[in-house]
Amino acid sequence: MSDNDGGKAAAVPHAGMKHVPRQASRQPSIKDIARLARVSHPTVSRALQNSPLVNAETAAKIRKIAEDSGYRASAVARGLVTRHTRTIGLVVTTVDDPFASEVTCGIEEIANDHRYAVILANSHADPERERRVVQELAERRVDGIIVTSSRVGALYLPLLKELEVPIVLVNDQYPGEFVHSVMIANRDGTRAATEHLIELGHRRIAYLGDRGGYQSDAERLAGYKEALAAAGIDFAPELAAEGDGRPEAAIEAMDALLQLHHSPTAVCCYNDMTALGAMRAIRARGLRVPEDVSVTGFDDLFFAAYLTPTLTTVRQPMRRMGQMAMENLFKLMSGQTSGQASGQDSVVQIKVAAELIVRGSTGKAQKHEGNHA
Amino acid sequence: MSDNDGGKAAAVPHAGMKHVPRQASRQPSIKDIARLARVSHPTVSRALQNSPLVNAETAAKIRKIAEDSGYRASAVARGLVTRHTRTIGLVVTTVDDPFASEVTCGIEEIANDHRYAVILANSHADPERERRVVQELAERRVDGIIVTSSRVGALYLPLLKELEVPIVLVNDQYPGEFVHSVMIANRDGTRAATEHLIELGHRRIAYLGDRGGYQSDAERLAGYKEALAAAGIDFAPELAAEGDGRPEAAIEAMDALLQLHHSPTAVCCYNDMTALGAMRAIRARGLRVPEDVSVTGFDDLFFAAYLTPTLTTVRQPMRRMGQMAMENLFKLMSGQTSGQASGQDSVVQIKVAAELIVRGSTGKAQKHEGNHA
DNA sequence: GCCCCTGCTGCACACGTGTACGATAGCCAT
DNA sequence: ATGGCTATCGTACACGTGTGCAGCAGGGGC
Repeated sequence: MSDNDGGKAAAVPHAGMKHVPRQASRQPSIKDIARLARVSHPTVSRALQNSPLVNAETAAKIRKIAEDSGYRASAVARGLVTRHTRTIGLVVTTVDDPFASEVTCGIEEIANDHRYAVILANSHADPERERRVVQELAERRVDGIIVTSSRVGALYLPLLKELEVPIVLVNDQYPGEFVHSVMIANRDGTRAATEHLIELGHRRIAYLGDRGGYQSDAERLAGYKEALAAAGIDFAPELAAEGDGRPEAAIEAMDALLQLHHSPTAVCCYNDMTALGAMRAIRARGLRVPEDVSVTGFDDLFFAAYLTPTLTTVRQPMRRMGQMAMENLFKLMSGQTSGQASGQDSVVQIKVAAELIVRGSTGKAQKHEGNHA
Repeated sequence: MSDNDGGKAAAVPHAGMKHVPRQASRQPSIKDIARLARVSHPTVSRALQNSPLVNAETAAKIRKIAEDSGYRASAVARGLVTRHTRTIGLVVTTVDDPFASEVTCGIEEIANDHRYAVILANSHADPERERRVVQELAERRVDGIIVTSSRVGALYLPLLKELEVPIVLVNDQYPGEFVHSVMIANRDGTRAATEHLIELGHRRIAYLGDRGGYQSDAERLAGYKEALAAAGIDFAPELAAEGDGRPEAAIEAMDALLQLHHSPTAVCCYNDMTALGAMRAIRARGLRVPEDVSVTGFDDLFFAAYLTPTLTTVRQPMRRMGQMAMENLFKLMSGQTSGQASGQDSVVQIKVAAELIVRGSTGKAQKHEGNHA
């Protein structure tokens, strides 16, 4: 009786609303379909979920009607009752960073396979803003969160309890270890790159880092130092310079290195963007890569193989890392719904191997430069 | 057992003050706050919206309690009643395309300023998939949609009525014009680039396009032809080659051009990625850029200024275009809620000017090559 | 004493969907 | 004829929030 039919068209005497908004045919609801099919709305719901509880031909009829009327069940209403939104939040420093793009791509890929949506948010590497966007994601009741290059890291531990949302970190930049994370083997990477340079005869090797205070920078610097120590080369503090992970700042830093009385014959860069600037600075002084100065990068961004010379770098399987983060998040999410205890410690910290890709930007140290010491 | 025992408490008619289900501490709801503050839940709702309807100190007390208990209003429940989700959908071909990244960045920027969330979806330049993700976005009841490099374009016109969701296109790739779009002046861009080459004395100028069948490729080819015609140079079909917008395919296509009996002294590329491959192919044959062959790109991606030589290209203000698309989407969305008639034709098609950036990859045509004809 | 107005609050909805539970009809075994 | 089972389908919730409207206290004007 109180079917509460949306059919205001029916001449109900009490429809005395002034100015019936006419509402311009808004999206059909499940009740509209139910009315058209002359069934109750739960039957429609079940039919569209392919539930075995509804008669086969009834279900077919309902599906036909739903199809014809362009009905699409509201994910927001469904989310309200099922208590999960099939949505995850992704926090990156900024999307136009090639590293973040690649990771995002891997995440989106896996998420889409499972019909999950991805909400994108930029942190701009600002801890305050990172916290804010994570809160906003929680407000939207995402089922899980992935944060890349987090500046907050371990601070998520309390938040994790408060928000009740699984979180996976990719390349956490906060000193200390978080519960669930996917990280690249930073130290191994730069150690391999530096060893490669040493093997080529270099002794004066600079490290061009990132002044942002990232954990990855500290680890990469450590790997560089390890390789030096293993080869019996003293670490020279004046050869440790700092950019900001972008080419522009790297130009200045590299130029300063080249002005040193005893300038380096090789430079191990924090990442490929930094290497881009370093190479430019080297050329600006009329020097050649790799004949005068060898350069290594980190990441293996797509352009590394297309530079002149091609860039020797440490490959980071960025897309794969995104995929792994998403896969782990799925495990955590399913573990959370099925039972409290299960899946809690199934995945924790994953360390991905870094691979040195030798290309054209590194070469044998010049004799006279080596002796110059 | 079912963890849905929250219903039990509500079913009990006595306003149960004790035996709060405890419920494994799921997110607090507005009713929890109301109980703590000894008010009704609508009062909490109004207090948190800073409604002038609630007493100032009552509101302060409520906000205090909400703050302390870490309460965050559910955006999904709110979305259900208010009928808008403060969320927009963004469809790109693939996020790791630098062009898409930049546009995305501009969109996210503006969206975030207005506290809107962005759902990211990849179309992989597949029309079928593009339609699917747009449908899924509609299912999630996004307030608006932006599609970059759409393969479907004008087909959105009917969908627009069905979905009742404003759509803005960025660089629509479907022949024909859509209602709301932001596009770059493709023809002007390549015309300027080609004129620049002609001015440098080049006569044998190739066009290295994209076989994907994009509208932008057709327009850029047209601009190239226009410049040739204006200079009285016949268009040579064998000089129109095709890649796929990525460096790898461009290498092959460029190599074929260089093997022509009468090979070009300059090449106008569809985009910077194509130029990257073209330059590599040129060098692979022992030729120099720009001394032997001049190269122009399109987009002005971040690496263009860091290549060797630096790349002469047509700048596309990608981030700005993203911002414009988002700004227009906001106008459309507000126009839709406020009234049917308003804002309908406020914004339509915006054409953004392309700017030629002359750098090092273009130079004067060699005399002997010009005479080689 | 009555009325109206203002300031504040609670009641009762509504949003669109999912799901536990009851109801009905048909069928079969007893 | 009775009871029980199966196959369907409808009824009544619930999810968490926003909002129109009624209600209620207090104050001021008559």
